[in-house]
Amino acid sequence: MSSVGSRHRSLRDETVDEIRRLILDGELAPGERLSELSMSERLGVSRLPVREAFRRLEAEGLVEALPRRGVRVVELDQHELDTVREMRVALELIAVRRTIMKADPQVRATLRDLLEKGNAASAAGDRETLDAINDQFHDVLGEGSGSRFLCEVLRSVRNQAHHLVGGKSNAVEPSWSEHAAIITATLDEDEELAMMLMRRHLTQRHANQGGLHRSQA
Amino acid sequence: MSSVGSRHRSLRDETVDEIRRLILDGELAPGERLSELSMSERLGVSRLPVREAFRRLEAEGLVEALPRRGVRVVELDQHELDTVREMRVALELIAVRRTIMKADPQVRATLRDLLEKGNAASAAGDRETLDAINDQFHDVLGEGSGSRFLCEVLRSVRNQAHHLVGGKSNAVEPSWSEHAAIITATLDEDEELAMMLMRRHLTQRHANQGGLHRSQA
DNA sequence: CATCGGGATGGTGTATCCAATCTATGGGTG
DNA sequence: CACCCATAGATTGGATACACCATCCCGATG
Repeated sequence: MSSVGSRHRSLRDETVDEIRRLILDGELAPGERLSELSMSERLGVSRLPVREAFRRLEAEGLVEALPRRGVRVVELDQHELDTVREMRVALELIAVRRTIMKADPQVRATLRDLLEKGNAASAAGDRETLDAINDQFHDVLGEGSGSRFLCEVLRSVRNQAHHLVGGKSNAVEPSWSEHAAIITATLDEDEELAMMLMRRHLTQRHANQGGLHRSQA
Repeated sequence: MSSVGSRHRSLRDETVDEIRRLILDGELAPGERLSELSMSERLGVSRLPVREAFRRLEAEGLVEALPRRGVRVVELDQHELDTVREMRVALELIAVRRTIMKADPQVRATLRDLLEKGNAASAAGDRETLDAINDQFHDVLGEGSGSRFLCEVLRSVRNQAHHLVGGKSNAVEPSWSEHAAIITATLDEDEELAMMLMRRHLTQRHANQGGLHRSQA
C-alpha cells in the first residue's frame, strides 16, 4: 500500500516548498526576478526541478512568468490584497460549514486534539508550540471540508494573504482564543456561531493595520 | 513595449492549453492515466514541456500526480462537485461586485459591446457566435474585478465545474437572457440586482440535473 | 548626448543518459 | 489450480549538454 515511491518526497516538491518558503518569509522580495540558474545553484539542484517548481508557483499565484525573462515574485497592490482577503473569508466560511456538515469522526478527533494541545500550550505560555498549532488550525478545517480542491485553493489564498505587501509584513498574530472558540463551535456543530466567529476572526483585524495583536491572553 | 518575446506563446503554454482542452472536452477521461511520453508524442513536443504542463495542471486541480507513475485525470465525486459549485457562486459574486465597484471604463465598454453582439446573435439565432459570447461573459467579469488572482482562481473553479463527472457531461446550456440581464445590471451599477441574478444564474439550474435549458428565447 | 550594434546573459526546447521504481509477466510452489 | 515471488520491461525523476533566440548591457560611433 504505502510503497517507497509514495513515501518519497520528490526533489521538485522539496524545491517548490523551499522556494515558497523563501517567498513567504520575504527572503525573496516582491518584484524580485528569479533566474533558473541562480535558484538551482542556491538550492543545490539542477535547473529542471526549479523549472517545474516555477510552473507550480506560477499557478499558485506567487510568481508570474515574464516571457523569455523567467519569473518574478508577484507584488500585490492594496486592491488585490483586499480582493484576496474577501476571497479568503468566503472560502474559509465554506470550509468551516462543510466541515461541520460532514462531521467526520477523524476530523473531529483531530480538532479535539488540537483544542486540547492549544489550550495547554496557551496556558503554559509556550509560544512556539502555539504557533505551530495555530498554523495547523486552518489546515485542518480545509481538509475537513472533504474537498481536496477547496483545500488547495484555500492554501493558495492564505499564502497570498500572508504575502508581503510593499516589502512590509502583512501577517497578523494569530489569536489562539479565537481559534479555540471556532473549534469549539465546530465540535458543537453550531454552524451559525462557527461561521460568525470565523468571519470576525478574518475581518476584524485589518482595520488597525499594523497594530499589536498580542493583547490576548 | 510589445516585444517579440512577449507576443510569442511558449510551447509549454500551448501544451498546457491543449492538454486542458483534451481533459475538458472529455477526450481524456476522468481517471485516465497520462504518461509523459505518449502525451509528448501525441502533441509532437518533447517530454519537458509536457512535464511542465503536468505540474501546471496539477496545480489547477485537473490532474493529480501519482508518484513515480505520472499523472491521472482527476475524478470528482458528488460532494467535491457540490463544493466546487459553492466556491464558484461565492467567487463569481465577489467578481461581479468588484467589477461594479471599480466601474472601469474599459471594462464597461467591453460589456456594452458584449451585450450588443449577444443580443444581435440571439435575435439572429446564431448559436455558434452566441456560444462564444457566452464563454466570454464570465471571463470579462473575472478580469473586470481587477484582480489577476481572483480571475485565475475563477478560471480554475469554472474548469472544475465543467469537468466531467462519472463520464457524463456536466455542462449546462448557458442562457444568454440571464447573461444579458446580469450585464445590464452591472452596467446600471445595480450591485444588489447583479449579484442576485448571478446567484440565481449559477444555482437554479442544478436541481433538475440533465433537464433541458433551451427553453429560453 | 543619443543611437546603434554586438557580445554576454539567460530563458526555452530538444536530446540523451542514468538511477529508481512501478508494473507485468511468468515460473515455481503449496 | 491458486498464490507468491523474482526478474524484465516500461516509465518517472533527475542531470547534463547543446542549440536557439530574445533580452540586456555596454561601449563605440555619429
